[in-house]
Amino acid sequence: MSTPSVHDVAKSAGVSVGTVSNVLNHPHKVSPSTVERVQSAIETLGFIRNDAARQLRVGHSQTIGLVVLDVRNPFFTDIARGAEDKAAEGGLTVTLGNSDESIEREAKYLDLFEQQRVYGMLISPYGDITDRLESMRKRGIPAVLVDRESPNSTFSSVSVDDIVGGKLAATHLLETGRRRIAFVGGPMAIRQVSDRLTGASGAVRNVPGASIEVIELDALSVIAGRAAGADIVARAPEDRPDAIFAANDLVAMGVLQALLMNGSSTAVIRVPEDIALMGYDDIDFASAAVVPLSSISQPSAQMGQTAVEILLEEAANPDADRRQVVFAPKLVIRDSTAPRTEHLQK
Amino acid sequence: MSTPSVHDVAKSAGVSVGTVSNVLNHPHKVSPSTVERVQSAIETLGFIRNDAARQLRVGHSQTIGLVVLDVRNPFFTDIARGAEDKAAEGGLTVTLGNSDESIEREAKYLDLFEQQRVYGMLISPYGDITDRLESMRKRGIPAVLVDRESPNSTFSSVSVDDIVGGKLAATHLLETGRRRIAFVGGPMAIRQVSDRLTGASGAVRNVPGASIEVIELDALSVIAGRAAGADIVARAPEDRPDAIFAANDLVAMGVLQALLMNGSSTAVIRVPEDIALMGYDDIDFASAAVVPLSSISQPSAQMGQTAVEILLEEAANPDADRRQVVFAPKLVIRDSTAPRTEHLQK
DNA sequence: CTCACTGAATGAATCGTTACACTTTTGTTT
DNA sequence: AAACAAAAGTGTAACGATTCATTCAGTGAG
Repeated sequence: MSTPSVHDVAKSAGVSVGTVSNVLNHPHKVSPSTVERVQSAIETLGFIRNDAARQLRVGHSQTIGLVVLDVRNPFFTDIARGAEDKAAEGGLTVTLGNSDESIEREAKYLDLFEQQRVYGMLISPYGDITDRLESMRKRGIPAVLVDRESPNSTFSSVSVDDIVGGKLAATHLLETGRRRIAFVGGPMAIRQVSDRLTGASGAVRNVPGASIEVIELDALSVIAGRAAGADIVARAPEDRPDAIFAANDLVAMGVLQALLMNGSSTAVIRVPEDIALMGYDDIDFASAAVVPLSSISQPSAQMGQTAVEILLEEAANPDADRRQVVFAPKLVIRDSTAPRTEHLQK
Repeated sequence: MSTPSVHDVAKSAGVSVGTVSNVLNHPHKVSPSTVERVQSAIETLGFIRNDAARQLRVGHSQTIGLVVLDVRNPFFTDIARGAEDKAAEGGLTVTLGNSDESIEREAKYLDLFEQQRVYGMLISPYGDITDRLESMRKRGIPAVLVDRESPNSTFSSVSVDDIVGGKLAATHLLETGRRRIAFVGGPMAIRQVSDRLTGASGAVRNVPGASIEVIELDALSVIAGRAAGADIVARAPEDRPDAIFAANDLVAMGVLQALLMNGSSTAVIRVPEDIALMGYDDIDFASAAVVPLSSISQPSAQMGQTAVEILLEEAANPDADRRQVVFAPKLVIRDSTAPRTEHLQK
């Protein structure tokens, strides 16, 4: 009736429990004929190993905990995919937690994963959790930061240089003739956001006559972007920027929707003719947007893979040097930032 | 150095392990003063309960396993969100598995979740797994089907009537004057896909002179959609359909990209003027597409919530009657299916 | 003063697996 | 044929939390 255990399998195969366990974990230590006998017993009884018991004995689970800022952002699901694939090679599983840019939720997942004695943690941190991660490490749970560098190199990390990315984006806008740039994103507490702004500001400062204004959001979502876009639409035309750099693609898509919405009396704003628009992350949907979106692409799946690789190394050798892997972002040009001249020529 | 256990807490607080456990699980059985003493011991030692040990004793975990067909499809992450929220109310967690429309991966996740002795399963099935689920139920793991009705009501389910949805979509296309509809989707083994086709075919049959052709895909992805779209573009104009009904929004977005791609020599195809396009699921991005996409919306988050509710009931009372909750789909009209006449008038 | 009762606390048994020290079998070498 | 080594298999002690029968102390009734 209830689930059979190793004991039942042992009895049925006429061997000891130790042998059953060996068949499960170290088959090479068991003679081929016994392996087969045990396996057929497992088959007929429908034995399924109790992970909790295994974990209790071994001390940690076969699961890697991954906490991301937003599951709805394809950038993070891509990272998760990469991590999953790499983890599977080592017989590990990845479970995904969504902090949703909330300190409480983030803490909740850290608790949960520590209760589960996960094999290791991958986390794209929101709050300041280095102390917490440090105490987890003391207890044998290594962690690798994702999409964020470790403040003082106490943890390994896999990230993309967001300052360079921001610079890349702004430079491109400036090169296509734009001078009044609006940066839309937030909260600034998220390092990625502030870095992108820093990079963009730097580029703007190098060009005489160029300026950048900041429209701060409380979340990086389509909705928040739409609201910011609506604000811009509501302005007098001469107060509007001629380019918008959104902190990520979701925000950009929201902004885009707002700009193109056929407001009742408002004149239509054209993208890129009136306002150019840049996103960030280069998610799949960016190329399928109303106006295909220029963006900054990041090797998301590869980041996930690399993060797991580092985690595995660190689990095997806790005293290894921490590594900071920084990937380079890439500019992807699409219609939303087509140079003005090109359009005038038409 | 290593993680403290209930024993350490007990010693530090000067009570027995049983009492510590009671503070954790049945605080009302313990005098307030002791509760406080134990809790401060927990605090100072940094005790974190070992979930594996708890699980082993209790027999099952505090986690609900959710297997979806595609994590990258926002429809499913929305369901996951709804499920998570409801589960959290009952102190449960949801872990997400991605079967990715693969029998092997689906089986792998069923194994994994059974090894973990999950509290219950929510699954959007791909292969025929009723036997498997049935044996899990015998062992105390209830399951609720998501987005798919149970073949012979052996399981509770939460779904949307896809036949009605398909009919809604096709009827709308027919009402806007289209007569040669192409259904793009697959694999047909996925019930949702075949149901949507069935509904659409029924609607077409009622209109004299209308026809429907089927372009079968091997996956419901943007990529697969793009390939199908390219095939249509490659046809002679007179062989092209005047409307396309895609089995979901991702496919529709792929098709859309292919249709609008400025092929070298090919004449541009306009949407909706030359070909109207309908998606399914009404994901956030549908409204942000190149041409805002008409679609069929489903109450995804609510589906997740309801599924968890049913699961909790069934866990509490395994012999309760199975319930089949069917939500109604809704037609969402956007530009991609604007009637021809309207456009001709312009 | 004793008995019955209640609330609080105890501690051993238990869950299913794995590791490990140990015994038995098999095979090889002299 | 003896001696030894390697291979195969055994059985039991953990792992850490929860449960539950039991003990204990205190209260009030008779």
